[in-house]
Amino acid sequence: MPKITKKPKLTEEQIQEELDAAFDKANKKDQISSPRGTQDILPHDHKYWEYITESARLILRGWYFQEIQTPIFEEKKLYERGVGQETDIVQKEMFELKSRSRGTHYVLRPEATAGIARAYLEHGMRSWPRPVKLFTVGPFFRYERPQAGRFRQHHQLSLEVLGSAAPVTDVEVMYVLHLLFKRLGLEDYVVQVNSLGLPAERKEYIKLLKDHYRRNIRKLSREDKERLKRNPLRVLDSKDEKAIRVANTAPRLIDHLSETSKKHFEYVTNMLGELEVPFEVNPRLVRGLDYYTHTVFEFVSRTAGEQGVSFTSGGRYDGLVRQLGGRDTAAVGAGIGIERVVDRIKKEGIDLTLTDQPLLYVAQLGDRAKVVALKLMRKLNEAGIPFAEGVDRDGMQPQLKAADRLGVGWAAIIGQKEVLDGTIILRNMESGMQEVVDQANLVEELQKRLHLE
RNA sequence: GCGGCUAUAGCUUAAUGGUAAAGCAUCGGGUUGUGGUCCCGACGAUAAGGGUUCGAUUCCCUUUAGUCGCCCCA
Repeated sequence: MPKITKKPKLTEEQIQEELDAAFDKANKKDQISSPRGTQDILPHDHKYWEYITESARLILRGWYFQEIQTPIFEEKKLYERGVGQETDIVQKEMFELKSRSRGTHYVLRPEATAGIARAYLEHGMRSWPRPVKLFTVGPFFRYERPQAGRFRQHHQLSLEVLGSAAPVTDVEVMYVLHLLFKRLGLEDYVVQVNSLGLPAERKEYIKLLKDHYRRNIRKLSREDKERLKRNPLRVLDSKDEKAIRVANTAPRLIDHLSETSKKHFEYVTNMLGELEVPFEVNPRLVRGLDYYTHTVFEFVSRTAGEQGVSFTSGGRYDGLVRQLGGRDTAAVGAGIGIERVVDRIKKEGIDLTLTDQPLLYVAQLGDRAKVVALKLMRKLNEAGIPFAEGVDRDGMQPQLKAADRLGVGWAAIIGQKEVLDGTIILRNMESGMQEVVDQANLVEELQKRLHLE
């Protein structure tokens, strides 16, 4: 607070100033910012989003994936059943919404698969031509402290194929993703694959795994010992250096699968090879949830300094639909982390900053000219010519300055005289040459010049 | 939920226990309807709260936020 009393004889103006300052300060004190772990996607970045989602739509529609939208909140029960009530995810990492009458009841969706599986059941999609291939784009939420690549609100493009148990479907999903990333211009990545087999096989394997770790128990950190009890598979991808060494000598899940599961996995890896998808088997790639079966995969970066950073992950989840109360339904899915792909695109040096460049600046002088200018802008827009404009300004100089800063090639100038003549001045911003053309011919004249350029 | 680091204008940075500086960006002007260079001007900040001190943006504490990591990872 300003100390008004200290200074004698303030003029009213001064008092007003002091009050304004105090007001500003109070306002600043509780300045509103975006909620923790969320971010505004500014136009500059949004170009990358459009690039990704539009390319994806093009490819996915071509492969007859159909776009679907499910609500961004669902009944909490859906995830309790789908993900597992006792998991950390459900226990402490979801955004809960209080319903007025019944207390907490809804949650913001933490992932896409459960919602889509729910919709699959609710709308009887099992009677659609099989397999049912769907995709969705949108925000997902997790309640945790933000860190690199992990936000409270993030965005995914998620695809799911329901109703096919064939291993070739696993391959198809990875292949389409690979084609998409290639189309985006990404090169520096590899697909890591592994098989989790069937739950029963996994259970047997986990016994072996526990034995192995118990034999090496001294080498494990306290956290990993704890993990060994609660979530033994996850010890395999512990980041602790000693744990990694123990993991390297651990029995491999793929060596302890049934014959049919092994065949499934071999089929997948063979076919990935035939299709020239860059992949490697990572026996330490695991999932924390029970509904996964057979194939799991992640697209990870190979760029120096970011090796192993995953930007897309997926797998087969033959167990989920059943868990949600439906019949056994084989399914494969994957989620593309859009923020992470944007990051990859930038890191691989793909520059999109020049799209949306306006070709023309519309400058005007006077109210009559503003009307003419607005009508001309409508025509330009209909002709698909992107423009920038300064209808809100009055001087010529500021408008041309703006045109220059925007880097447009041409300016269209309309003043009093042109309004009376029905003409318009076309100025080439580089050479400074000007020509007078009829307003009626503006679009044609521009198209001529823009194409000649 | 836990821990490390950080916090000065829209952005990038400077400085000081004693009036907070600059570049970029934005807006305006440099005689009446014409940009780029140049010149002038305007706007604009010590995250919040408390403590130590004659005096704190600077030192200390708390909170908040950011960031990186742990747990977890859908």
